[in-house]
Amino acid sequence: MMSSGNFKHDLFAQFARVGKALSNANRLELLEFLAQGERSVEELSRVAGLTVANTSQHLQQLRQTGLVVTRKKGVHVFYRLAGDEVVALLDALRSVAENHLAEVERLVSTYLTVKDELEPVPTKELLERARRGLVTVLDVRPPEEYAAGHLPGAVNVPLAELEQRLDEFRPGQEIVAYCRGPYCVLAYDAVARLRERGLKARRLRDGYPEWKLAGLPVESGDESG
Amino acid sequence: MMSSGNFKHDLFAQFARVGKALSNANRLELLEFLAQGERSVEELSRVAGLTVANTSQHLQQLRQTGLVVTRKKGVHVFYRLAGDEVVALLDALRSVAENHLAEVERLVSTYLTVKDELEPVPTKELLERARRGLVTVLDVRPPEEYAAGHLPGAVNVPLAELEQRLDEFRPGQEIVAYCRGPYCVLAYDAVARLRERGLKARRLRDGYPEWKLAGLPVESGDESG
DNA sequence: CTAATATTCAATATATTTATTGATTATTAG
DNA sequence: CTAATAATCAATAAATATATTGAATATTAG
Repeated sequence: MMSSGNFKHDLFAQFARVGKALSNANRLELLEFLAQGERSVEELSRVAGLTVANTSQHLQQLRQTGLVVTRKKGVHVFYRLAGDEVVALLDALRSVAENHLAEVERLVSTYLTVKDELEPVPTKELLERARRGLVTVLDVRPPEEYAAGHLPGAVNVPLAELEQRLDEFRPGQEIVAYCRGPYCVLAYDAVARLRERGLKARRLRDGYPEWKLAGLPVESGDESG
Repeated sequence: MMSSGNFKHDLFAQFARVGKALSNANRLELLEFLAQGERSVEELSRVAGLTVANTSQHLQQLRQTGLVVTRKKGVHVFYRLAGDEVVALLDALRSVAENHLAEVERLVSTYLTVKDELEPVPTKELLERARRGLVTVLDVRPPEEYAAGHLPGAVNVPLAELEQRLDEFRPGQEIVAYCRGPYCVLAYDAVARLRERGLKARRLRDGYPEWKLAGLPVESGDESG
C-alpha cells in the first residue's frame, strides 16, 4: 500500500502555492496587465503604482509558481503569462468573487453607477456585426496594450483622448467599447461619455484576454485600417 | 472623473480574498471533500486529519470568502460548496499547477507509477457504454460520498473492500473506476489491483465533481440496482 | 433540569508575508 | 574601459496566518 496521505498532502501543497500567488491584490493587478501582453518590470511597476523592487519581487513569486515566464532582451526582462490556463484561472476567480462576495456587488454598484443602463454586448454577437461594418469597435486601452493585440478592426482611442477625437465617430454608428477585462473601468467610462454626447455606445462584456481565450480572432500592430 | 484607482484596488483586494482562501493545503483538501457533498465539521476534521477547532476555523474562513455555505440541523452544522463555480475554480487551479509546476509532475511520477499504463477514459465515452451495459462503473469512494451522489448505475466498492469483493465483477467485463477527482489515489490504486487479478480495468479521467459540473446525469441514494 | 455532544470562540507562540530601503549585478552606450 | 540604466538581492520592521490549547456556547436526550 503506497502512502497516499503524503502524496495527497504534497499535491495539495503545490496547488496551494498557486492559490498563494493569487492571494495578493497587487499580484492580481500585475496579472491583469500581463494578460494584455508582455511587459518589462519597469512598465509594470509604473502602471501598478509599485516600486520597482517590490514589483520585481512579486513577479518572481509569480514566476516561481509557474504563472508567468520571462524573456530577456538587452537590459530588459519581459514578463508574460505562462499560458491560457492562467487567464482561465483568473476568470474563474473573478466569477466566484462576483457570485459569492457581497462586497464585490457593493463596490460595483457604488463605483459603476452607470452599469445597469449599459446592457453589455455578448461576445459572440459582436464579431459578425463588426465584419459587416454595422458597429465601430473601440479599444480604450493605452497604445502599448492595443499594439500587443486587439480585436479585429478595433480603433484605438485611449480614454484621455476620447473627448478630442469625438469627430472620428459617425453619429448614427453604434460603438462597442472594451478594455482589459469585465470590470475595467475604462470601458464603462468611455461608454458613459459617448452617451453624454448623444452617441450610441455599449460595452463589450469581456475584455481582450477573455476574447482571445475564447479562441476568437485577434490582430496586432500599431494601427488598424 | 471617478477615482478608479481605489475601485480597482478594492476590487482586486476582494478577488485576492478568494485567492487567499485557496492558499492553504488543508483548506484545499477540505474543499475537495466538500465537492463530493455536504459534510459536518466533525466528519471533515476526521477525513482531513485536523483537530475539530482547526477545521472549524478553516471552514469559517471559507465561508467568509463565499466558497462554502452552511446549514444547521440539530446539533450539527453541515458545510457545502457555495456553487458550481467553486468546482470550476478548483479545476482551473489544478490545471495551472499541473501545466506549470514541475513539482506536480515529479510527485505524480513518483507516487503514481502506474499512471502511464492506465490510459484514462474520456468522460464523454463512458456514459453511452455504461448505458449499454458494456462496462461496469466502479465508485471507490466511501459509502457516505457515494450516497451523496454518484454516476448513473455506478457500483460502490470502497477500496478497503475491493479484495474481498472481486467475485462481483464478471471476468470479461471492462471496469472503469473513478473517485474524488483527477488525482484521487483511490482510483489509481483500484485499477492497479484489479489488473493484478487479471481484470480489464481503466480509470475515469475526472472525478465525481467534474462529472457533475459538466452537467452529466447523476444519481443519489444508498445503493443502485 | 442535567449530561453529553458538536461547534465555535479566544488567547497564544511560531512562522510567513509584505513593503521599504539601500546595495549589488548585468547589460548597453559611448 | 566608464557611466547609465534595468533588474535583482538582502536586510528589516510591521502585519498577518497557522495550529494548539482550553474555555464557552448551543442543541438534544433523558
